[in-house]
Amino acid sequence: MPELPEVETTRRGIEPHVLHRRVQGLTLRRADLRWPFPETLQQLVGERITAVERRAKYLLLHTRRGAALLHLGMSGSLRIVDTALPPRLHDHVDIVLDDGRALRFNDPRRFGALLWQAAGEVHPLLQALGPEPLGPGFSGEHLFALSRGKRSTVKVFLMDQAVVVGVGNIYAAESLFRAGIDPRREAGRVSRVRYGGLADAVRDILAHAITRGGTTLRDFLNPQGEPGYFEQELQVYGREGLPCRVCGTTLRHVTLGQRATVWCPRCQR
DNA sequence: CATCGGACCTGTTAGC
DNA sequence: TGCTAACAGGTCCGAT
Repeated sequence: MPELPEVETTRRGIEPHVLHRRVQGLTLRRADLRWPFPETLQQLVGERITAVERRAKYLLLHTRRGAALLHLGMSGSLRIVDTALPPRLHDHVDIVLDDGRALRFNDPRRFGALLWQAAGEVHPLLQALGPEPLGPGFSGEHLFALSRGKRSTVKVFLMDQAVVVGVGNIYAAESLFRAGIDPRREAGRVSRVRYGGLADAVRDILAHAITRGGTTLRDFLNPQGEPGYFEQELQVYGREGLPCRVCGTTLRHVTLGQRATVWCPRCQR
């Protein structure tokens, strides 16, 4: 479900409700999601949440002793609920707060994660990540430098979280369309100038999608239960066989890196 | 090393 | 209407 804009929308949605609250308890209705919940996660209980951070597609609930590290996987979502509200199917975890409410983690496919990062440490999962696309470390020059000699396609390259974080299947397709680059093109054979355009496209599209509350295709809702509105602005994702909104050419489909890819054969070269 | 494919799961939808 | 197969927003890990 969530790429960077949806995770950031989730972060903004929960922050006012969990920041400065004390964690009163942890309800684990199963032993694992993608990985087992670690024993160390119990350190969260009794601590006050001092910051709610997003890094890549991870969320971190910081406390004095460390941080709860969450990933929503493909189908995860967070809601703020009254503790008395009975859990629904796939409501696997409650982080119970000191105001009678809880942060409730639902994840049907269970590709998500809930782990613990000790204070002063960086969790191994966060160590090999590339720069934030909306931060200062991301640029066309960065993409150009990392792509030299790369034989994989530019779309697979752009979705590599070691290159730049947060860009998943939707926003990779949309960014390449905006930049006019054929997603099948070899990453090492895209020019410096065109990577400049691609970096601009990634930044603009992600920032704009955040203002729209993310993309809701089937089930993404923010913590208040509202959908995102960027879906209405998608140019290529999910539009295989439909006319390009710019030139009218029928959009084509190809599978790259085992992911559905749609592009305009006229606008993207 | 870089690259590729499989694996992890359930729910929804397209197709017969 | 019912059954089955394909596909879905992610990403780790092992094989090549």
